[in-house]
Amino acid sequence: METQNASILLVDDEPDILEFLSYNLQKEGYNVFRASNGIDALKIARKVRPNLIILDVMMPQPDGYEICREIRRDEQLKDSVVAFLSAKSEEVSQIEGFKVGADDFIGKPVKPRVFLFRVQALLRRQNGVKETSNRIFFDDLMIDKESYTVVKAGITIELSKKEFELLILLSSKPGKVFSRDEIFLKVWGPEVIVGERTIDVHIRKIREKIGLGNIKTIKGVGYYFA
Amino acid sequence: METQNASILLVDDEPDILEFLSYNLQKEGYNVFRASNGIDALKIARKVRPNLIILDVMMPQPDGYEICREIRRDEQLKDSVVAFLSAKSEEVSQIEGFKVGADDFIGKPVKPRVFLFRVQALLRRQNGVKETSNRIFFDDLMIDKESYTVVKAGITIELSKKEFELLILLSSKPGKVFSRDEIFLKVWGPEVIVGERTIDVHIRKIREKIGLGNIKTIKGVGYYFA
DNA sequence: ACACACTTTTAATATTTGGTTAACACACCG
DNA sequence: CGGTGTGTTAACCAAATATTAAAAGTGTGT
Repeated sequence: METQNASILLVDDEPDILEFLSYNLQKEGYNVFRASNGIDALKIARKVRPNLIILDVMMPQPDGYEICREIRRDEQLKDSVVAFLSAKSEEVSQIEGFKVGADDFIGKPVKPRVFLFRVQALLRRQNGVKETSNRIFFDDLMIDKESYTVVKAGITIELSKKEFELLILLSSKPGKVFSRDEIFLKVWGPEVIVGERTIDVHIRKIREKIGLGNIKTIKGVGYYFA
Repeated sequence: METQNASILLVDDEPDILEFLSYNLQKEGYNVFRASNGIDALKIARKVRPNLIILDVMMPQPDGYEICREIRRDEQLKDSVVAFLSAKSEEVSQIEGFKVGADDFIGKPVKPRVFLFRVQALLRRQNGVKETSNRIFFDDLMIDKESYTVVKAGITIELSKKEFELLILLSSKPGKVFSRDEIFLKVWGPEVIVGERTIDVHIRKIREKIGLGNIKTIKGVGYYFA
């Protein structure tokens, strides 16, 4: 993968988190730079031009939003990929975050695998030749394929991997009816064989989380996203 | 091109050839599935319903011919486009191949450019026979096969499976009168036996949903779409 | 290595809905 | 008028899906 050797700038005022995240990133072969405040962050960013900048929202002085705004203003940095770190409680902050130009939101506490997965996705985006908008919007619903996140009416909803992949599939062609076979094939792959009810259960969980209206059933045919 | 994103099933017991061909196909953006024996091939084919199936003739157990025969027997697969791969020496085999219902013969060794060209041609054929789009328009009516819905004067109407299949049949040849027997055969299949009134009831439901004008009756003959 | 939390799958049960039927109404034609 | 073919309606039934809870599988942190 091209995403190896990428440089990442981590900005957080809590040394533990900085340590934890950079440990995980370095283990994967990324080139990690750290800053514990906004001033240093910008200074380093301008020097290094990192492929990805990860900002903690809650910081003294210039907080994450401020830094991000500054980055977007800076001619040389404005195309950087910026991700925010934040305690998952604060829903409002996400909207604010996207407003100032964030590319992703990662909720704390972070699990290593999820974190690395997202970083990878973000770097892919940066390299990405084509970018067909990885966010899908439907009235009050936003589905972000890269960050495995769904935001419904401003609040973030966590979906498991399978749930998310299923939702992505359905929402990739709103209106199109996906047969069970098609769903099995595209979400589980050709080899895997699981019981029929498995899909129903996942569908149910998704409906439970994002509401009943979005996924509809046509008996004998399949499911579709509306 | 419509032929992009097509799914192709490659079947060969020689891993090298499989690898070589799928590499070339994937490079062109095709969705490639592989199988190294007939059993797997049929299993995958039934799940995936590939647009094109490429079979090596010389394989242990069920050889290419056997697989092709089975495909032609299978109700769901019999309309697939099937191409054979074979060492070009064996001329006899071609006759056998066309007998079992092959659509094309590709001689080994294959050159990538020739191979891709043929694949393209075969996929065009597959699309050509079918409708160019899965939407059918009639003044203020749109029938969308993909979403099992009908849009009438801008508003979306949901149809059940049978209703939709019936409507698809009638609208596939506007003006043509379909006899009851023909409808039974094409919508219900040859085995299923249901009462005469069943059709009427479905016709009624469709009329109820999309309006009375579109489906007309000719007593003693059948129904047609106007 | 263990316990814990979380996801995925299974299995068993309930519920829904679409397809079918049957009974009857209507229309047309000799 | 009867006869034939179609329209209409409501009720039934079976198949498809929904819903649960519990088991099996996964990864994570201690």
